[in-house]
Amino acid sequence: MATAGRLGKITTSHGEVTTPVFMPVGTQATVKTLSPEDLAGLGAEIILSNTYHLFLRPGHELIREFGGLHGFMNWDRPILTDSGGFQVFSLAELRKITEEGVTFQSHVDGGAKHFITPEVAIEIQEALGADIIMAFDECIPYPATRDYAQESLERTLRWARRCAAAKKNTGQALFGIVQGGMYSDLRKRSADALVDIGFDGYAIGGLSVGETKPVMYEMIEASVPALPGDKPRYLMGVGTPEDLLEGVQRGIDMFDCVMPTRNGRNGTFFTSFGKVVIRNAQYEKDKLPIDPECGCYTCRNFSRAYLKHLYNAGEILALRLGTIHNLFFYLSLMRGIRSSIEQGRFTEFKKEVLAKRESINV
RNA sequence: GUGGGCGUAGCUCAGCUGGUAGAGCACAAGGUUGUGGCCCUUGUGGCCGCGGGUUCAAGCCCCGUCGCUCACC
Repeated sequence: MATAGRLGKITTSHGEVTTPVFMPVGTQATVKTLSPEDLAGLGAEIILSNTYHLFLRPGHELIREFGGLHGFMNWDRPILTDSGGFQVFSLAELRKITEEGVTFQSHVDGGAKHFITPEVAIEIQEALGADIIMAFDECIPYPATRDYAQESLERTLRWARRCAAAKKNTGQALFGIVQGGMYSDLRKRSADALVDIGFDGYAIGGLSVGETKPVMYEMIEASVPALPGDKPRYLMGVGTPEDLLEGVQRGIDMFDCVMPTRNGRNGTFFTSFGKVVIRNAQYEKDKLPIDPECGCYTCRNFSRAYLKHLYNAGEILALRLGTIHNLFFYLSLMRGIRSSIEQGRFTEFKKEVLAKRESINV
C-alpha cells in the first residue's frame, strides 16, 4: 500500500495532541480504576468521555458547575466527548429514532424517557466542556440493508448540519461522522457531504460492529480520500493493535477503543508476542511478568502467578494492574508508530510488530 | 430421650404418580472494538450418605444404620 501514515498535531486550549494517537475511554468521567495521575504517567495525551452517560448521571448542568469535565474529574489535558450516537446502536432496544432526534428509555433512572436531538447533544457537550465534541449520529447495526444504510446516513447528515448550526462560539472543535454502512459509495457520499458542511475534523463511525476486517479496511479506504488532508481523521471505537497499525497505514490519526481497558479488567492482556489470558491454568506458578519486554508498573513488579491469583480471587487490584498494563501497551505502540513515521520506516515497523505477534508462543 | 425434616457435582440446591440425573456458582478453554467491573459460547465434573429389601426397573417405595438440623421433654 502506498500510504504509510502521517504525523500531526492537534492544538487545544488544554494542550497539544500528537498524532497518530490512542484515546483511552473514560465514559463515566473516569478511565475505570485509574487516577488522572496514573493516566498522565502512562502517557495518555487525550481521553474520551460520553455525552449520553454523563447527561443521565450526574447531569451536564452539575458538571458545568464544577468547571466542566476538566474541573469535575481533575484532568487538565484534552478531552473528546462522544455524542451519544453509539448508544443509538448499543442501547437499540431502549430507543426510538425519528427525524427530530432519538428518544431513550433510561437504563439508570427507572425507565424515564429522554429526548436527545442534535441540538441537545451539542448543548450537553458545551456544558461538559470537552476540547473536541462530536456531531450526533446514528451508528447502524451490521448487517444493514443498503436502503436503511442510505436512509440513516442522509438523516445523520441532516443532523450534522443542525449540529454545526447549533454550535456556539465556545472554542471547542466539532467533528462530523462518516456513516454509510458497509457500502463504499455511501461512505464516499457521506464524507463528501460532511466536507461540504465543513468540520474541524472528521470521524469514521459505524465500523467494528461485526463485519470482517477486510470489509472494515475497505470502508476506511472508501472514506479517507474524500477527507481533507489538513484535518484530523478519527476512526471511532477501533480497535485491536493490528487495527491501529492498519488504520494508521490508511491515514487515520485518532483512535479510541474500550478493548485495552475492558480486557484489562477481565484478565486478557496485550503483549508484544500476542494475547495472554492470565486466568489460564498454565500461569499458576509462572514467575515471569506478563510481558518480559514491557516496562509498565505491573510488569516491573508482579508475576503472572500473582496476577492470576488476583483475578481468580476477584481482587480489585487485579483490574487496576491489568488496565495499567494494557494501556501502557497501547500507548507505547502509538509512540512506536509515531517515531517510526518520523524515521520514515513505518512500513517496516508494522511488519516487525505483526511478525513478532505471530512468531512466539507463550 | 421422643417426634419431624434433610443428606444428589467442589458449593447452594432442582428432580412431577418409580423408567440408570439437572441448574446456578466455582473450575477449564474461547470470545469481547465510540464500556454497566459486565456479558456470550463451549467443556470437565455425581456407584444420588452407607447396607439390605420390594420391583422387569429405585435418587424416588420399605427396613436398618450413620451424620446434620429443628421442635418438645
